Amino acid sequence: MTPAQVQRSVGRPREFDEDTALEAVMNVFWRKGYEATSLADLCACTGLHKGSLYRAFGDKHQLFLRALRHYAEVEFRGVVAAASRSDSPLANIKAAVRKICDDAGQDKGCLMINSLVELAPHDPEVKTALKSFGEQRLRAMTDLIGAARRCGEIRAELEPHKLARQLMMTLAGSAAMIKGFLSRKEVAETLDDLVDSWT
Amino acid sequence: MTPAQVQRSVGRPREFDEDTALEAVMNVFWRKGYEATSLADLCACTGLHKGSLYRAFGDKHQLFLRALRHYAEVEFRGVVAAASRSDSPLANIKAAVRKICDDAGQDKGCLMINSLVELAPHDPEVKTALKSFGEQRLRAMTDLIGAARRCGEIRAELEPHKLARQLMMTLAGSAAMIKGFLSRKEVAETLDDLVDSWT
DNA sequence: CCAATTAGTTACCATTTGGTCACTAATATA
DNA sequence: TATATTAGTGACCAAATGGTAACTAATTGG
Repeated sequence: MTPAQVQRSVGRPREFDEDTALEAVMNVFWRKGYEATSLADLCACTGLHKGSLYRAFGDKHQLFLRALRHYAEVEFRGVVAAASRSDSPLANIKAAVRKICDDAGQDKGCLMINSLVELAPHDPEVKTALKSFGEQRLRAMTDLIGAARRCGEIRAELEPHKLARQLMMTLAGSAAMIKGFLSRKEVAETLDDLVDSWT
Repeated sequence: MTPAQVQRSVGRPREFDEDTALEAVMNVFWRKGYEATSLADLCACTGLHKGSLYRAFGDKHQLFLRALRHYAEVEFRGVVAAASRSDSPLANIKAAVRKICDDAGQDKGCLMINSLVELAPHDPEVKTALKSFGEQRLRAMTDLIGAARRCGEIRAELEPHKLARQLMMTLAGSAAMIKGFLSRKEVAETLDDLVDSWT
């Protein structure tokens, strides 16, 4: 909660930590979606007044984009970390999938998928951001799968870029289904089945 | 556009067709989502006044539920029809998948998945409805896959209920991804790959 | 033809929405 | 210490929100 920003050389200093506020905002957008979240909600979760929010982040839409980028960064770092612990690429793939599944909570899903569904068709900025996050993840998955295939953990006749797309689509489906149709256990089983079918 | 309802025995007759209005409403909810759709939008797309909408369907939420049920019915009938044309269960599965994919348009996705993501965690009625629609589809898929397996079109060691869940999750992913991350062609390819991997 | 009933229309309503602005408070530099 | 600069506060705003009610217009059954 201590302001961790660089101190602006002049003027009154911030009384809140920008990252802490962003994290709070991100969680509300994650749980409620963009339209269903009001400025009042954002003030409540950060403890800030409208004026402060606007001064620090701009309007609701800009604030949402910052929260979305923050989510994508944190999430990606977490998954990469989870996928870097083993010497076996396949084990790393499974760890990444499990991490992504865990991040979705009981019914929170994934902020990127939530936003893709709610906003992408009508919001070019959100769509562009999500495309770039998605491509980053698709590349990382393809690399990981390629490595697993090279060391014989995945059948040689399977094409990494196809498997990566398959996995991404199934993960997107997980994020949707966990919001009310399947339990986390069922989702996790299905994801395991998919990866196991590659060996 | 001609009123097709049963004539109420007494009172002034409807000047609009309930199903036509419902179809229009459904399309707006489908494209814009629940929160982003205003009563003004619903009046505009139906040509009706608020009062008439309230009298005929109740409030926004009840109207949405009617539209959602209407969507589920129409969509299911369409898919079942598409999956009943061939003698080969596998061909029927592929036809069903193609139909579902086509229904999603360029970036409209699926109203059920849209609603699952936007509303299910906070709206028990929507969640319950979607669960029942989903289970209906899961049963149908399992049956279809079981039939294909019995006649040797799908490998015997694969379990129909697992494949059905796999397919459902991938279809959910399709509906999300098509909203801005993947093209319909990429989605269709990925779905084909999945089903082909079962033979 | 009259009463009951249902539908369409309009004006209206309180609340909430995202957003702004004038004012005060705190800090760094000169 | 004065000034410039930035931050926090609370009042304020127009517009849009979902929803209602009073009134008029068609119908059917008695």
